[in-house]
Parts: sequence; C-alpha cells; structure tokens
Amino acid sequence: MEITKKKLEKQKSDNEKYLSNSILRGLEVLKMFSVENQTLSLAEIASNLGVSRTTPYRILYTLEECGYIYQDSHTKRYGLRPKVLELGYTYLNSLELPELAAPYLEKLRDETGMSSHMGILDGNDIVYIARYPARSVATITINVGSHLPVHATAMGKCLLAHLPEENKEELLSKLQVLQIPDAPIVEVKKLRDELQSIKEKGYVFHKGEFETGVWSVACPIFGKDNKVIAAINIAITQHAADEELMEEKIIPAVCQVAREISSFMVMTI
Amino acid sequence: MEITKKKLEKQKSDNEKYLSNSILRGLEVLKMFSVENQTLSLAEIASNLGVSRTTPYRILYTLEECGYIYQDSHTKRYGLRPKVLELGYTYLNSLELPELAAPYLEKLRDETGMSSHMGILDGNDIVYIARYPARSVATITINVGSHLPVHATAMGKCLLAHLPEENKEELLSKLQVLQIPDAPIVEVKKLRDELQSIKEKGYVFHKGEFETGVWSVACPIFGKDNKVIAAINIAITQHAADEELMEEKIIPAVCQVAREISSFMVMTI
DNA sequence: AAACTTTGTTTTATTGATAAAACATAGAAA
DNA sequence: TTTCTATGTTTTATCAATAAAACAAAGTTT
Repeated sequence: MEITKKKLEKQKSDNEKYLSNSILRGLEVLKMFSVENQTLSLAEIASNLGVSRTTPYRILYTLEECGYIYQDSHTKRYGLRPKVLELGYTYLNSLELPELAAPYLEKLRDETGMSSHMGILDGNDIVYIARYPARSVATITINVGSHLPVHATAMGKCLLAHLPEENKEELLSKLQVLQIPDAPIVEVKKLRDELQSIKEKGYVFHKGEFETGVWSVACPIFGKDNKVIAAINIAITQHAADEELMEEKIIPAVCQVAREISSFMVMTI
Repeated sequence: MEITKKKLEKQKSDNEKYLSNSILRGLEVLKMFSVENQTLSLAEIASNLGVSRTTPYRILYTLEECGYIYQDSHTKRYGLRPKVLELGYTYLNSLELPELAAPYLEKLRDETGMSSHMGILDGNDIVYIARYPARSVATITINVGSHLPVHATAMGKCLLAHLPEENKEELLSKLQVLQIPDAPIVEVKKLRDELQSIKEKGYVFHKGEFETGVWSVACPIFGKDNKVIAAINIAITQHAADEELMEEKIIPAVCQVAREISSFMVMTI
C-alpha cells in the first residue's frame, strides 16, 4: 500500500511534475465547443471536465474577461467569440504552404467539381490546412484545422508512404501501440505492404473505408530534396461518385496538380 | 498607506477575484508567436510576460505535453504546432457566413484582380473571417483572424455606420474612452458625421489613412430584419491603384456583390 | 584562459487555484 | 402549492502554481 503510493508519486514527479492543471483545463474548455455544441452551461462544462463546478466557474470568468468567450446574461450559457481565432491563426499565417497552393487547389476544385483539400503531418495525425469545398450544395464537411489519424485517410496514407524509412517505421510502431479508438485497427504488416504499393503508384484512391460514404483521391506534395511535405486530395460523397469518372479523369487531374504544386514548391520555398 | 492597500485589495476582490493567472499567461504565450517570431526562447517568453523564467518554463512544459507547441531539442527554442488550429477553428466552422459568402468573394476577387475580404464585429474590433488574396505576386497580407480597431478600417466604419443607433453610440463612447494606441484618434463628432454620410452613400472608399499604402472599398452585408451582420471589402496596394478604375469599376462591383450576398443571407440564414 | 553574462533548470517559501460544502434560486415533479 | 432536483454562486481548508534564489552549462567579453 505504502509502496504503491510512493510509486505513483514517483511517476508523477517524473512525467507530470510540471503539468499545469489550470492551463490544461482552460484549453480543454475552449475545445469543448463545437458545431453541435455552440453553447454550453457551467454544469455541462464541469461534467465534461469531470470536476466540480467551482473550477470551470473560475476558468470561464477568466476566458470571458479576456474576450475569448461570452456569457448570455439570460440563459447563463457560454459560447465562443471571434477572438479565439487569434490563437490558431498566428500559426496558419506562418505557413507559406496553403497560400502558395491556393490557386492550384481552387483550379482542381473547379475542374473536378469536387472538394479539394491540403493536409500536413502532425504526430500521428493529418491536419487539414486548406479547404476548397465543392460549389454544389451537398459537400464534404471536413474543415480546416481538423485532425484525423494518419492511417485512416487517403492523404495520411499518401504522406506516410513517402516518408523516409526511419520516420515511417517510427510512426507505424507508434500507431500500433496506440490503436486509436474509432480508427481502423493497425495491422502493421498489412499496412506496410499497402504503403509500398502506394509509393509505387504515386496516389491513393479510397472508396469509403474509414471516411464512410466518402471517396477520396490523394497525392503527395514534395519540397526541396524530394522530401514529402504535404498531401492534397479530392473528396466526394459516395452517392455522387462514379468509378469510371474517378479512374479516367479525377485521378490523373489530382496527380497532375500535385506535380505542379511540387515543382512550384521546389522553386519557391 | 494602510487605507490604500485595503482599497487595492477591495478592488481586486471585486473585479479580478476569479481571474486565473495560469490561463491568462498560457494564452498569452500562444499569442506571442507570430510570423515575425516563429520561434521563441524561454528567456524571451519570460521577458515578454514580465515574469521570472520559472512560470513560462512550467507553462511551456504543459503546452508541449498537450501538443500545442514543440521544443527544438538542439536550440531549446519553442514554436507552434498545427494543433493550435483546433482552438480557433471550432469557432470558424460554426459560422455559416464565410462558407456562404465564399463563391461571391472569389468572384469579386477574380473580377477585380484585387484581394477580397469579409469581416465581422467583435467588441471594438473588426475580425477578418474570410480572405481571398489577389492572384498577383504582391498582395495585401491581412490574414483571417486579424483584429483591427473598428474605426481604423473601411470595413469597420461601414459596419459601424449601419449599426442601430443605440449600439452605434455605445461603441462610439467606448472608442473615445479607450483611444486605442496606434489607431487614429477618435473625434466622436467628426466620426459621427462621417458615419452618417457613409450610411447615405452605402459604401466606404479609403485611400490610405490608417492602413497606410492600402486603398480599400467596403460595403455592408445585411441579414434578416435588414440588420447589418458583416462587411466585405476589396483592397489593393496604393502603387497599383488607379482612382478612375476604382470609382468607375471597383466601387460598383463591390456594392453589387454585397447586395447579392445580402439577398442570399436573407433567403438562407 | 579567466571572468563575466546569459540561459535553462531545480529547489523551497509564499501566493494563488481547487474541491468540498453550504447557500440561493429556478424549474420540474409530486 | 409544496417538495424535489438541478444549476449557478460564495465561502473556506487544502493542494497546486509562482517567484525568488541558487545552480549548472554554454557562450561572450576581457
């Protein structure tokens, strides 16, 4: 009993000794709001955090005072304010990537009539950094800033396939250990074979799989030294998709635009 | 002496009693990174915060552990990671506004060859929520998420002019009290007259002024009940601008697109 | 090479954040 | 209505975050 407690304390002082609960929870609160939950009550926030209502009461006071959230004086419910954009945009603005690729992605969207995206690697995830939704009414709704497990998306696999061997293996073993919930199970051997064939073909064509109901064609973008730096894709809802069209027109179009972006990247960055 | 201290303590317990320093500083650290300062050292962050190095040391440890920042193992310097996008994009994704206006803003950009933007009101500020940069090389670089004082921009004045009287006066008095640094001095009487004429004309044409070297044409966007909900603009660097072109082509084009967006807003939202 | 400066990191006393409890209020159920 | 439950708010004891100081290591200046 004594020993167990000591061990736990030891672990804490090794791994979490400098973790700040206040900051952890403050950021968690900001991330708690979503398209589905645009407003939240104090009780909801407290329950989501798994703490008493005192803690978020103070956090919410602070965030409101800073202008990141507002409180409806009648319903007492909280919601995000535009100022939260300041937090992420400093990062996005520091990237040249989406800016430079914008005209190409728009062209691709207009040529195919489907939504085009760009994503980069962040740990085990693909992060969407640019998005040009199809002009049609029913469109794909994966937004800029979204994170998805790298092995669950066409863009992710595409990026993974073209990574240097050492980085690829490191990521694969991490994915196997984690076995991320809601994502497909990682069978490393199978995945490794798939990545090999992706690398040879130069593109990924997903018909459904993880992104249920979505067809997706992805290609890698290369920078200096022929290193993969990003991926682009075209996505369309399954019921609007046509296999022949995809094979004959869309895949070549995505590959073509990816090559154009890559050669532009090599020239500029 | 005694009394002064007591007074200060009283004030604190009234206004700041629930303010959390940890959260305040954590968010300040995230905002400290910029296009100019993409990486920062512990000492720089501590000095910017005006505190000892211990505090940011802990904050940075926490933010790194959460995946919002990284530390270069060699230089020891810190930088933002893509995960910070998660903080702001939940908000942007909850807005229909930029999504619905996108095709119109793109059209406007392509017709004029200049950068188009959309902004909304947030307290005393205009926040940019959509941006379509000109396809030319030298372009305006006011990014989505940027905040500017409402009376310093064409979009801001445009929005302000069409606000209901009570809200307008409330904002004007706030602006006068604050006298925001780096922004033009607010002479309420003069500004009120200007807003009146803006409301009659229906657009704002800025030749320079606060946004030095930038010409800008802004129009209001109206939603249900004819309430102003946003503004759009076209911006171009001064040396590329042409007064006759602006007057004859650009201003009518912006007004036309603004009307189109407004009538679409009334129909949909 | 020696002294100085700066930077990152660790330790400890003090200050501030948190949880539990108590309270107030409002809406739902009896 | 009365009771009950849920929610927001305030108070106080405990626990975590902070500043100051001390330390180690690297880079500069002398």
